[in-house]
Order: sequence, then structure tokens, then C-alpha cells
Amino acid sequence: MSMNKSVNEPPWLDELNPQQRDAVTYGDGPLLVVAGAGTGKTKTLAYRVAYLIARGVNPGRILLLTFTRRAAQEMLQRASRVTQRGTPVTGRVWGGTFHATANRLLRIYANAAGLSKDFTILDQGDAEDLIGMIRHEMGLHSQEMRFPRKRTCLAIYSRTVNGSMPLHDVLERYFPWCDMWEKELRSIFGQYVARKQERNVLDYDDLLLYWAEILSSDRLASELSSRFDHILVDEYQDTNPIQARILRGMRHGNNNIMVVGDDAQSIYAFRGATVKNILDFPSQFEGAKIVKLEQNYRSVSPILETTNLVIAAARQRHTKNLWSQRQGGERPKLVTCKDETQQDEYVIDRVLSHYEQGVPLRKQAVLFRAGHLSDSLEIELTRRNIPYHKYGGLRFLEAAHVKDLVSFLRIAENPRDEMAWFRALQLIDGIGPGTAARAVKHVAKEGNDPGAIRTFRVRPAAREALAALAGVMDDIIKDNYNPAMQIERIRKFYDPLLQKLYENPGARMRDLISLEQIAAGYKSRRDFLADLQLDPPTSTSDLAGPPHRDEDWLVLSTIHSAKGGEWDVVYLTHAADGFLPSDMSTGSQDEIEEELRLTYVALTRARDFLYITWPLRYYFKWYALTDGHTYAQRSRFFTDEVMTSIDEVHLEYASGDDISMDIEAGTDIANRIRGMWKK
DNA sequence: GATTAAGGAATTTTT
DNA sequence: TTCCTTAATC
Repeated sequence: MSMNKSVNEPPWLDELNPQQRDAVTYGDGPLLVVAGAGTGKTKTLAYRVAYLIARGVNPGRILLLTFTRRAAQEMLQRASRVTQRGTPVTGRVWGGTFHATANRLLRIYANAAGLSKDFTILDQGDAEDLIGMIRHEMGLHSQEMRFPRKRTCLAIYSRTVNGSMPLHDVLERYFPWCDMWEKELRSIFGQYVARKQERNVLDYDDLLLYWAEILSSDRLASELSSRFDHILVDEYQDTNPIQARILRGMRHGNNNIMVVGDDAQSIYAFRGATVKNILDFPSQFEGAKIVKLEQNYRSVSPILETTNLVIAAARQRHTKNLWSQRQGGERPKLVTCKDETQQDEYVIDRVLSHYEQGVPLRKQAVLFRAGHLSDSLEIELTRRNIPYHKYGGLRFLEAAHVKDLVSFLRIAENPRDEMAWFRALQLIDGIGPGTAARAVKHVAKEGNDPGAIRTFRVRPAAREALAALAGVMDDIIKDNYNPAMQIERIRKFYDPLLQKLYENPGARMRDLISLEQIAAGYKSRRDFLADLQLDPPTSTSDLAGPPHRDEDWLVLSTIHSAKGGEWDVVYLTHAADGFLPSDMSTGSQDEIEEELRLTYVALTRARDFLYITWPLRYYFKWYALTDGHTYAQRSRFFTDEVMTSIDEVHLEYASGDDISMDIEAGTDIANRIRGMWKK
């Protein structure tokens, strides 16, 4: 910025360090901010938004792309706190994920994209099922011919689309064991695409793909670009080639774009994300300025020392020298436990101890590689009445009963939605896959009027239920029914089925009640569905409704879902080889390196205290028959070099099976027991 | 043609 | 364990 403008600069710019300030006050044109962990990336983006608005940019003409909706909201709230006292103008900023933004834009430009604007969205499960269906129709059964599973098929498809790469290359590089099926896969994918178009549905990848495709027309690219004076992108290291293509397309009129990221934290390669996007940014957007943020405000220096050592093992990265002014503090601890039970005990013990020292539960987080790794901890927390929220892992929306209910709404929104029909119909006794498929065809032949399901002939036993289902559809399509009322109506039909269908109807029923409550916040069914699928509730307990607002709870999270977060105390559990790195990801050097970055992301979430724990012994839980166990090894990422910065704690030698393993308390007890004889 | 019983296989990360 | 497919029955 030129000096003569500084008189007009807002006073809050003083709250930034020189590099942050450079980024925030940068003029027009492309800007790349390489921001190390904890260097105030969120702050910089938020202040940039505030700055732009203060400089007179219309908030409605700013697009802020983030990884989750929550991240966008937090930034915008922060931006409005910075600028105002007055009205939160930031509410008008377009903020959200790429997918949610795609959804919003595609509704507006549906015609241009060759879509009908009432399209519905297939989530991953639906997409898998559709592929599974097609695979089955083609007679490619997985078992005997060992054809790739439907999950794998979708993963291959997705990688091809997101990476903008030919199928052949994807197979060769990432799925070599499926190489021999290239022809069949190509044909499945062809049908998959045709089927989606015929049915007016988009999968997650399509949202990006259609957006990108619209932009390939110069006229439309100009039109879309002209909606936004500025585009800001967070977590740029986790975008994929198609997203980079979209951004280029969106900058037809001007090149005001700011991307922020850290190559050391790139952890979404499995989704096609590539660090290349960051590296290539300067060549893709000519004249780009680069700003590096290297002062870490988050972690105390002993923790930073450890994280710097961990990431130093990465082969390919931008060198950054992260430093912290937060001197003092404890060195991280690496705790070897006997088994998972002891690990749970230890973590809970430390959590409570920090809690007593004044750190609320919500400022502490337990992180792990995979969703199921917190299962035993969750049981123990529940038993002890310690409240927690879990992020990542199995999501609410994927639960069968929720999908059942949502499928009715999807039919109402888009009667062509084959997967929704298929699901709803099979709820009826006497209707299986075969009948359901024919019923779907019948409805299509009758012009996709949902009422046409009445005229489909089924076996006598199913007739009454089918008529009832048709009645539900009639009712919820009525104009004066809001989403919550629609769900209430569906439940009249569905609740009795739920009782019959599932073992634990009580818990499932509660989910449906939460769903109805969430729906009450929406006026339109379309928005409700889109939000549910694109910005789903992040924590399983977000759904328990908001009964206690200021309640405190411990955070459990997969490392992926912990991205962007920070906590006073962080526990990284299951730091054993096989889990970190995951056994699934040790195929190639690239994969292992991604696991290393994942570890780095986990460790850099910590502000004051960092505990890394791993159990020596794992029991085979998934086999009821074998009660065997296996010995684990400490994660390979904690090399001797790294360990020079970490204190080791050994709990595995302690005797007894189920005593609490607090070290301090342990010595205390030993003392007291000795004392008993000293009198 | 639908449902159920039985057998077999495999377990990541997310929009 | 859970999910999924296949074979046997209704």
C-alpha cells in the first residue's frame, strides 16, 4: 500500500504484525499467503474481509471459500467484530464451502448448465449405491470375479473427476490392482453419468464439475466472475485441480484473488487435493504477491520445537521457520500405555486434572486418525458422565433411519430422484429391490408424477402400505407445508415402521425428532436438503438439540476434522504404526508423507500442553471368535531425533489390570501403603 | 419374486 | 462386529 493512504487506514490494523498487515492491506490483484500453523491465518482472512468492506467494497460482492461453513461463519463474525459496532454487514458476504457455493450458483445458472433447478444431491452413500446398482445390472459381481467394490469404483471415479486426470492414469497410479477392469469401469462410469443426468441428480463431484463446465464458456465465465469483486480462499493446500480451474474461471473480469494455505498441512490427497495448487499459484495468476506468515502465536516453544522436528522429515515442502514468543511451558509427553484401556484411563485422568486446574473441557481435545478409534474412550466417558462432542467419523446423515426419512423429502423435491424412490419403496413389506426398480420405471413412464405410484400394481399384501406412502407424498408436496410439518407428516407413516425395522428404535426416534427441530429453522425444503447434505451438522451431539447452551464438553475429533482448530490441551491417541500412519496408507512414499503431515496437523493444534499416547497391545475386537492381540510399535514419525524434544512416560510396566494410571497418584499411593507399616 | 438364514470378507480420512 | 452376497425357503 502506498504511504499516503495510511492516514485513512482503520486503527485496528495495529493489531496485526507487519506480514499480516501486508496481506490484509494488499491492493488489487492476486495474493498468496503461505501461513504456517498457528500464524494467524484466520485472523488475517477475517481482517482482510473487514478491510475490504471498510474500503467500500460491497460485502455482497465478496466470495469467501472455506473448508466448512463453520469456518466461514467464524471468520465473518470476527470481521464484523473488528469493523463494527454497527450492523453486521458481513452477513451479506458469500461464505461457505466450494460445494455449497456451487449448489447456490447452479440453482441460479441451472439452465446454462443443462440442469433443472430442482436437482437433488446424492451423498456418498447414494452415489455408491447407484454405482452398485449399475454394476449389478451389468453382471459384474464383485465376489467371484473380484471386481472392485462399489466403494472403490466410486473412489476411482471421484479421483478421475477431481484430479482432471484420464481414467487410465488414475488406475495406473492409485489403483493398480484394478487396472485390468479399465474397460468395464469406463462403461460403468458412462452409465453412471447418464443415469444421474436422466434423474436430475448431482453427486458431490458434479457440483464442482458443473460449476467448472459453466465457466468454460467465456460469456458465462464473465457473467459469473462479474458477481464478485474479490475472492478469498482458505486452506488452499487442500484444493484439487478442478477447484483451481474453477478459481481461474471465476477471475475473468478482474484478478482480485487471495488464497491462504500451508503446504505442510495438506491432508486431502485422497480427494484429489494437491500441493501443486499452491506451488503453481504464482504462474496461474500472473503478478501474484507472496506473503509468508512465520510467527506462531499458538503454541508454547517446547511444543513448536517438537512440531518443527516432525515436519522436518517431510521431503518436499516450502521451508518455513516457525518461531514463537510464547516461551516457557512444558515439553510434550509421549506416553506408552499397556493397552487401549490404560490409554483411555490416562487421557481421562489428565483431562480431569487439567479441568481442575481451570482448563474447561471444551479447551481440551482428543485427536485420532480414524473415527472408530475413539469407541472405547466414548464408552468410558459416558460411564463416567463426562460430556463430549465428537467431530468426524460416522455422520448423522448416513444413519439408515435418517436417510429413510430424508428420501421422502427428496422425492417431493425431485420426483425423478431414483435413489430416493428406491429407498422409500423398500420400506414397505413385500417390496424388495426388484419391485422397487419396476415401480421407479413406472413412475418415470407416467411423467414422474409422484402420485403415479398409486397406479403401480403390487402384491396384495403391500397395497395398503403403498397407498399410505402415496398419501404422504400428496400431503408433503402441498404448498403450505413447511419442512418441519413435512417431516412430521412423514413420521406418521415412518415411525411405526421404524419400530419394526430396527433394534434400538428409541435412539433413532430421537434423531428424527432432532431432524424435525433442525427443519423448523428452514422455510424451504430445498435449502433444508442442501444444507443437510452439504453442510451437515458437524458433531453427533449438535443434534441432541440445544438444551444446555453454555454446557461444557470435551472435544473428540478425527485429525481431519480438527483442521483449523486449536485447544489448550491436546491428546493425540493411537500414535502407533498401523494407525498413524494408517495401514491403508503405507503403499507409497507420497502416502506416508501425507500421514506425516497429518501427524503434524494434529500436534500443531496444541497451545499449552501436548500428550501423545499409544497402546502397546491391541486386541482384535472385530473378531468375536479370536481373542488374540497384537503388539504395536510406536509411530515411526516419532524418530529419535524428534524424541529429543519429548519427555517419555512409561505406563506399560505398571501392574494390575484396571487401576487408574495417573503417575503422580500412583507414587502417592505407593507412599501411603508403605506408610501404613511405618507407625 | 420376496424374505430370511447362513456364510464370508474386511475395516481411513470428507464434501 | 457389521456389511454384503448367495442360497434356501416361503
